[in-house]
Amino acid sequence: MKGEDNYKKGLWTKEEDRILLDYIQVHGRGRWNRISKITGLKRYGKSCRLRWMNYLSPSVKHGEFTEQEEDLIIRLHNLLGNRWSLIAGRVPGRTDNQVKNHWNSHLCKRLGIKKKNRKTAVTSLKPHSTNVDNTPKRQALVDSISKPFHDNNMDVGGVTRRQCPLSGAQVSEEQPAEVGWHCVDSLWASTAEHLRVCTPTSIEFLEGYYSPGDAFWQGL
DNA sequence: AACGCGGACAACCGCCGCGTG
DNA sequence: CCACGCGGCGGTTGTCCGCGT
Repeated sequence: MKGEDNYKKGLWTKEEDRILLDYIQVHGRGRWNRISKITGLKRYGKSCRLRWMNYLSPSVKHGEFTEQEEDLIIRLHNLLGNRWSLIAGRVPGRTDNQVKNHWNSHLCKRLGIKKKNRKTAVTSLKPHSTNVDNTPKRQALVDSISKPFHDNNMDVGGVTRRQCPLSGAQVSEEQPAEVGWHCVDSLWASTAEHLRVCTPTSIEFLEGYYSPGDAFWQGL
């Protein structure tokens, strides 16, 4: 590695953040590799993307995880394994990096989960891992969940619109954060009792969301 | 006050899949 | 069909900071 170190690594400065935000305001997201050429920012495109996705994006929620978020993460991890992007996609406002860090530093410890050795950990995240229950029914659940909350977003006139996967209600990013969370709150309001009394299996967790006659279960 | 340690979080690395020419 | 660029993903590492000694 020599010669390509015109690019900076490490923590971002406020000035770099400002340059990146200015660029995105003008050009929008994407084409990250062009940022350094256009703005003179000495950062790799991937670094810019990561900074935006994990920190600068207005849709990213900062601050401590709530008990509801933690509970949701634990259950989704039980279902999906270390597929952090899928889990994060179901925890509005949280990124895969946030979820992963929080899991490794807090939840792992709290649940008394020991980290696997590297080789096991790597294989565990593969889709056909033996570490995860891959029965057809569960796989169908994973596939259905793989359509993340964030993927329901639609950019309409610069305003990102969200559709709650459960209620179908749409909320706008321009609206106060509480509005977006109302959608999530309704999710929890409808399942809070179930969460208290159910066993911790993922199937039962999802059975709380989908009624027995729901089309969701057809073909499973 | 100085030092070491560990926790929390930001950022990087390497791999992979997908779209495009 | 293939090569290439780009973006996404998960594991890992780096950095900062608080706390105990």
